[in-house]
Amino acid sequence: MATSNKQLTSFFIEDILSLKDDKKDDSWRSENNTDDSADRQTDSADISVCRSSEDKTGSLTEMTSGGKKKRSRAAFTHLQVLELEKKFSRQRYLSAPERAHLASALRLTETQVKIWFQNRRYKTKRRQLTTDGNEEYFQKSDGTIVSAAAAAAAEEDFIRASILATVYKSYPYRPYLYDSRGLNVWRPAL
DNA sequence: GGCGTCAAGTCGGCTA
DNA sequence: TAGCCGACTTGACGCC
Repeated sequence: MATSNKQLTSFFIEDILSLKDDKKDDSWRSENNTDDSADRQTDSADISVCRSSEDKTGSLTEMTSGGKKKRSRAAFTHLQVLELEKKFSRQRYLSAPERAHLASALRLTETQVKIWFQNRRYKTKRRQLTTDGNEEYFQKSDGTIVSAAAAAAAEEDFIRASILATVYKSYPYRPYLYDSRGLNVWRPAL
């Protein structure tokens, strides 16, 4: 995957991810990162799984004692999610070349990018639907009628992307980490 | 233990 | 027929 003479992309993420010292990066994540992202993250020494197979998505599985395949859940790095979110905030659908480019930039498989976008679209839609109970509609300045839930979802996506973009710009190499596990705060990666 | 989240699996429909 | 999609479901994981 790594190409020595490959042109740098506009994402910069490729450069970031190739930094040797980003091993501290996932200290906020769970220790047993068992997928291919674990391969990218160099501190996976503690990974105790038997990486017996790799499916088409690039995710790794382990074998249980019964010889049964056990699915492992990939945990994307915050930088990967950040770039995916940024892309998603701009466009909800990717063409094949765009997907390939993004996948290589983030060092993910195209399938992982595709699945991420699928899940992200569905997640957004579901969130929208769940807030449709107390549906309110209003007319935008351009005359179009939108639901309050749709507007809220769009606004949330926009805010989220804005925050991520701001953080990304401010801390291109040592971005703050968003601790969604209880603290709900941004904290320095170091 | 229940619950929420999330990546991946499954299934059926659509399109070129 | 392959590839993509939406709409779920499944399984792993963390939090309370």
